[in-house]
Amino acid sequence: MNSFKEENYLKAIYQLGVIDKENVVGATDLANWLALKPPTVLEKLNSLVTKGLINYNKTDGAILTKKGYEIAINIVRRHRIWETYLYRQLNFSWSEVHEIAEQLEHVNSDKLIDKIYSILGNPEFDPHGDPIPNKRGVLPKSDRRPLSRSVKGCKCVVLGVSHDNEAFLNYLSDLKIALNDKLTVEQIISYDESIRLLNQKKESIIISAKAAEQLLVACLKPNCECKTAN
Amino acid sequence: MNSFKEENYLKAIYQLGVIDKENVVGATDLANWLALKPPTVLEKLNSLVTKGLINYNKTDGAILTKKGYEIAINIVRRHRIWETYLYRQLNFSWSEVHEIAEQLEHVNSDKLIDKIYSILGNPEFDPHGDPIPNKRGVLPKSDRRPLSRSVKGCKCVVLGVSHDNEAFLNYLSDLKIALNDKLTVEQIISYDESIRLLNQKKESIIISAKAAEQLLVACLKPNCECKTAN
DNA sequence: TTTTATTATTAGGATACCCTAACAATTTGT
DNA sequence: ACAAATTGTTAGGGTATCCTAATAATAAAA
Repeated sequence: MNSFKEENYLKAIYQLGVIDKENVVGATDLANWLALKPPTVLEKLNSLVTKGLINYNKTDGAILTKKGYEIAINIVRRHRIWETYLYRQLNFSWSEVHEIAEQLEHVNSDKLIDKIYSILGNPEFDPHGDPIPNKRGVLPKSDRRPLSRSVKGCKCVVLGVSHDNEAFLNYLSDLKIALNDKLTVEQIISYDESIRLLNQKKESIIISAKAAEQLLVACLKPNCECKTAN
Repeated sequence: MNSFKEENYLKAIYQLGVIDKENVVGATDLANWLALKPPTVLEKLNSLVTKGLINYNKTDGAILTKKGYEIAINIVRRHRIWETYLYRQLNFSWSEVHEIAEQLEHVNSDKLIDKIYSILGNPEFDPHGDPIPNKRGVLPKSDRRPLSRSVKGCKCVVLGVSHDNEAFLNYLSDLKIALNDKLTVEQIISYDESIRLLNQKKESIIISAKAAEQLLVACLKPNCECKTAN
């Protein structure tokens, strides 16, 4: 909890690095992201360099070292696990979970995180569909993603569910959705974010937004728009 | 989460005030309690005075104002609710809960606390038998206490349970313990902290440590040692 | 290519927290 | 009552964060 600030810097560097894959993470970007001024950020960046948590220079910007990455990915992990816990176990809405998780992610207890992660059934994605790194900091394979992150027209294959849950598996079998089924997204109903699908027998299936978050798929078309849309 | 330090000072002033009812809460006491040096504490005390959260002078020491008390009791409330949640819902042991609750108590979300408090069934005491202030900061009536806080020989009357829980009520009826029963503590079994009681019919009852925490009683003897022992 | 706009960086200052050293004020014990 | 021990306070520093203002370095645009 003392490393609050430091953790937030490392997380920000990680996040900006992911968003801006080609671009460098500069001091000004970070300052805007963290609602601080460039000199403040620069000062901290220098101290992070001294601690061996990042490398920094004008041309490449800030890049996490192995040590810095491990801290950053762990904060991301905690954040996404708490978001999932708040959403699924404590009935918070999507819009509420982020702010509370911003605080909870800094609570330093591996045992606590392990416990709630296990209660949730070791999910691979949080309620927003973002991947949850495992304990070793490894993200679930990236072309595997929740169905909820689809665009209209996408043809995809069912690869699994985001976490263990018998009720959900029963729901799927009621909808006649099984592993390796190939589905086409016919319509995304904006009212409640539910999705209308077509299965291989050309049958129409409507799946709820909640279920779509838990159902993991992969696009079948090589250049599917889903990849660029998310 | 920014008021981390401030919250800890106010909590400490509250706690030392409770422990040392007749004595003043001096700068040195606080420094020892918080593992800081007196000048550091004094500096902060002055700032708390400026903010109107405490009154302070050499002879009376630090005394919380209404505003300061409200913050302090709220932190105590959060701490005890989290301890209870960690113990009961996440299966942490007594010895583990305190340290984690020290961090969680500073997470600022009334909705989160309300939620877990309600999931727990609005308990009046935490796993250590400490009273949980209600939302308005009022502590449960103090002569009502968990049976677990008894000394050998104590004669007491059953007043209720610390929180709603059907399984527990069934357990009590199995043991033939009912509201307003008068019980005598015959023995506290040090091995597992379970308690051997005698009811009015001179029947011997053994109650587990866990149940003893949830069963609320009041001493019948005016000068019962329970009061001074806790 | 030169002017303009955008970063990066340095200088200097403010506040929050913590500390040691030195001294003042109070108790305490005898 | 008076020396000894225990607080309370002031003075003076140190580090971490954060800021504004000014300057250097770069990139973008005309």
